[in-house]
Amino acid sequence: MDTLTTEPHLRHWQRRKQARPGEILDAALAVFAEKGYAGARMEDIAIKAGVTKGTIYLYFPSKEEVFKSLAREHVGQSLIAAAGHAETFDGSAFDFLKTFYARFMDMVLTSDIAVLPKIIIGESGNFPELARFWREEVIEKAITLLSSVIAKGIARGEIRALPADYVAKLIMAPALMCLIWRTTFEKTSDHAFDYPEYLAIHCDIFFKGLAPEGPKP
Amino acid sequence: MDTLTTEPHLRHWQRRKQARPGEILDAALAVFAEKGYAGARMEDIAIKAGVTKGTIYLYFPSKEEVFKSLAREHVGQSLIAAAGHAETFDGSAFDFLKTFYARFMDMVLTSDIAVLPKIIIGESGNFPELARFWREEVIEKAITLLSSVIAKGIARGEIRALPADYVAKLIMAPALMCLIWRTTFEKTSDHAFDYPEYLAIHCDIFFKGLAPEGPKP
Amino acid sequence: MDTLTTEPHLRHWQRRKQARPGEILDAALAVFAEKGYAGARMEDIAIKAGVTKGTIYLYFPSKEEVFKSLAREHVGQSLIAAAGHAETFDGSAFDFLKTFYARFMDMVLTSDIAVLPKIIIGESGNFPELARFWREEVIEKAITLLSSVIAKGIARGEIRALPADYVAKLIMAPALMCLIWRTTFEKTSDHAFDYPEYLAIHCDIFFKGLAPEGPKP
Amino acid sequence: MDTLTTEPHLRHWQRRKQARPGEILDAALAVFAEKGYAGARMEDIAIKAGVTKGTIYLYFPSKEEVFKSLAREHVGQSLIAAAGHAETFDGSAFDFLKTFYARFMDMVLTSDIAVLPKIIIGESGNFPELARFWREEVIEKAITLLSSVIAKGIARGEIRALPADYVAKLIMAPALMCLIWRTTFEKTSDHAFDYPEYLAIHCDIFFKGLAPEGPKP
DNA sequence: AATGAATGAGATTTCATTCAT
DNA sequence: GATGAATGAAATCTCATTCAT
Repeated sequence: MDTLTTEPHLRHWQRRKQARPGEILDAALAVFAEKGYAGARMEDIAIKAGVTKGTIYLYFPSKEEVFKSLAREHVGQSLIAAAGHAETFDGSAFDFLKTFYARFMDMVLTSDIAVLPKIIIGESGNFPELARFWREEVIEKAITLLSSVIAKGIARGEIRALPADYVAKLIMAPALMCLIWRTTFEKTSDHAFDYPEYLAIHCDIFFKGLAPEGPKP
Repeated sequence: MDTLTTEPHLRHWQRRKQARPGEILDAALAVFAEKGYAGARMEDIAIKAGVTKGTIYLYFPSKEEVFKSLAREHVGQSLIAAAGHAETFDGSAFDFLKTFYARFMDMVLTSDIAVLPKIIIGESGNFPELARFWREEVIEKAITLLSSVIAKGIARGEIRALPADYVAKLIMAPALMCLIWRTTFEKTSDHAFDYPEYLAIHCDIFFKGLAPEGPKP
Repeated sequence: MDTLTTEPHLRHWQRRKQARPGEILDAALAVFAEKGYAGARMEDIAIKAGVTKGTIYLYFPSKEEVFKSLAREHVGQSLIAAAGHAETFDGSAFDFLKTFYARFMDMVLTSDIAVLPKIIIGESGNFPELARFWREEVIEKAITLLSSVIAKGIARGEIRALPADYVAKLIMAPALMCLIWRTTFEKTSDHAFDYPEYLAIHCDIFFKGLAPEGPKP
Repeated sequence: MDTLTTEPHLRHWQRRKQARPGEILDAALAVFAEKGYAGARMEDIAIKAGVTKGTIYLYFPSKEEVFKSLAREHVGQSLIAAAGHAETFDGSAFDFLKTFYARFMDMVLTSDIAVLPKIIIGESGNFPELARFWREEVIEKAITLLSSVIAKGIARGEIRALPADYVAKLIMAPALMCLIWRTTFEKTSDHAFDYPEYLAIHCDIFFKGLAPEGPKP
C-alpha cells in the first residue's frame, strides 16, 4: 500500500543524510583518538562511519576540516555545558567547585571527548589556529568561570586572598593529569589509577590550603 | 717505530662522525617539536642537522628509531637527574619538594626536552611501547622518589597522613600543566603566563593543605 | 518489487575493475621480461597497463606480490595444461611424448610465459620460495607425468629399461635450452636457430637411443 | 723523473688490470651468485673481499664494469680451456665427447663459475652486450669445437649423418639443465639429483641414438 | 692505495582527494 | 546522495658513487 504512495526520496535516508555528518564525526573522533591526526586514514574513518571515502567529502572539504569541525563541535557541550549553572548558583564556592569538578571529571573519564585535547596537544605545531581556538573557547572560558566563583569566595571570606585565575588553573591541573593519564598511559599500565580517590584527595588538600588562616577557637 | 708511537689523532671527519648522532638528535628534537612526529620530514631533520637525508640513515635505521633514541637519550639526564640528591637530603620534606620542583620546572621551561612528553602524548596510539617506556622510566621513578620523601614527611609529622603516591602525583600536576601550556598554548597567547608565580602559589596552597591539623591553642 | 528484479548490470568501470588485475599482470609480465625483476619499475608496469602507479596498489600489495601472482597465475594453464590428456592417451609412448613436446614447445616459442622461468632462474637467490613453488608445481608435476608415460613404454617393451625420471628430465633438457636461447640469446644472434629442426633431431636421436636392443637377426 | 715523461695515454686501465686484486672479483662472483646482479650491493662485495666500498672503485669504474669483468675474466679458463686438446685428440669421437663432458660437468658442479651463466640469463635484458659476448666467446666456440669433433665422427662412420651443430647443442642441453638445477633449484629440493648418473644415462642414450644403423648381418 | 663519511638520485609505497557513474 | 576506482604528490628509505683525508 504505502509502497504505492512511495514518496520518491523519502525519510529513511533523509534522516540518514542529516545524521551523516554526526556519524562521520563520531567515527573520526574514535579514529583520531586511536591513531592521532596524521595516522588516521580517511578510509578508516569512512569504514567506521559505515560509508565510503567519497561520502566524507560530501560533508567536509578536507581531512583538516573534519578535524576542526570535531574540535568546534564538542566545545559547545563540553566544559561550558558542565558549568552552565554558574550564574544562578549561590551555595559556597567550595560546593560549586566540587560539583563542577565532578561533572568535568565525569566527562573526562567516560566520554571520548577526552581524546580531543590530547590530539590538540599533539598537533598544536601543525594547527596553531586550533590550539588558539581551543584555548580561547574552552580553556579561557572555563578559567574565567572558575575565577569568578573563586573571586566570590574570596569576597565572602571563604577563601584566602590569592590571584583567582591562578587558583582556577591550579584546581584544574589534576584534572588535566587525569585526562592525559587516561588517554596516554592507562592502557600501558597494569595497576589501576583510582581517579575519584585521586581527585578527592586533591579537593581535600586544596580546599584546606585555600581556607583562610583559621584563628578560630 | 714511530708508527707505534703515532698518536691516534682523530681526523676532522672522525670527530664529526662521533658528533653526528648527537647533532642529528638535536635537529630531530627541534623538528619533532615543531611539526610533531608524523609532520617531521627526514629531510627537514637532515637540513637542520646540516647533512643530507642519506646521512641520517648511516646512524639510525629509521625515522621511528630516531624518535625512540631521542626519547631514551634524554631520559637519563632528565627528571631523575633533577632529583639525584634525594637519598642524602635531610632537610624538611617541604624544602626538598621545593628544590626538586624548581629544578624540574627549570628544565621544563628552558630546555627543548619539554616537547618530548608532548610528542609522546600525541603519538601514544602509534607508539605504545614508547608511552610505556616513558611511564616506567620517567614517571614512575619520579613518583617513587617523591613518594618516599613524602612518606618521610608524614613519618616526621610534617605532613598529614595521606596516600603518598597520590600526593606525589598531585604535586606534579601543575608542573605538567606548565609543560603543556608552554609547548601547546603559549605561542598562541598574548598575555604571559607567569610560571614561577603560578608555581609559588601552588606550593603555598598545597603545602598549607598538607600540613597537619592546626596545632590547637 | 522491481528493485528485487533489477538486473545487477555491471557498470563500465566495474567491468574494468574485474579486468584490471589481468591487465596489470600482462603488463608486468612484459616489463619483467624486458628488464628483469629488479630492473622493472612499478611506474613502467603502470604505464604499460594504462594506469598510474597507485592503481597497481589497489590490486596488489607490493611489487613482490605482483611477481608472485604472475608466477602462480600462469602455472595452471602452462605445462600441465599442455599434458592434460595423459591418462586417456593410449597410443605408443613415443607418440605421446612427441605430442606433449610439440605443445610444450609451442608455448615456449610463442607465448610470453617463457620469460617466467628465466626470471625465476635469475631471482632464485632472492625468492627461494618461488623457485620451490615452481619446482614443485611445474617441474615435478611435468616430470611425474612424463615418467609415468615412459614407465608404461618400458612395460610395453617399447623403451629400454632405464630410470624413468631421469629419462623424463633428459627429454626436457633440449626444451629448456630452447627456452633459454629464445629468451636470452636469440635477440643478440643474427643467424636463426631452427627450433623445430633442432627438436626433430632431438626426438630422432633420443627415441632411437631409447629403443630396445635391435630385435635379433 | 718519469713523472715528467708521463705518457699521456698510458692505459690507466692496464695498470689497474695488473694491480687488480682477483679478490674483488671472487667476492663479486659469490655475491652476484647469491643475490643476482641488482640485489648485490657494492658494500657486500667489499666486505666479502675484505676491503671497503671505495677501494672497489680504484679498480673498477662501476658496478656494471665489475660484472662485465667477471664475465670476461672467467671465459678464458672456462669451457674452452676444458677442451683445449681437441685438435690433437685422435681417439673416437665418443671418447672425446665423454672426456669433454666430464670436464665440463666437473666445472659446473664444483666451481662458482656456474653462477655466471645463470646471472647472464637473468640479466640479459639489461645487458644484451654481455649476452652477446657470452654467446660469441663461450657458447659458439664450444659448439664449433664440438661440431668439428662430431663431423670427424660422421666422416669416420662412427656417427650417423646429422647436422653437426645441432647435435653439439643437443649434447650440451643436459649439461645446461644440470647447471640450472644446481644453481636454482637444488637448495629448495630435499632429494638429491644424482648428476653423474643423469649424465651417464644421457651419454648412454645419446650415443646409442647417434650410432649408424646397426650393420646387420 | 685505501678509507669511510657523505651524497643525492631514484625506487617503492601511502593516502588525501577527485570524479564518472 | 553515494560510490569506489583512479590519481599523483609526497614521504621513507636504499645504495652506487664521490672525495677529503
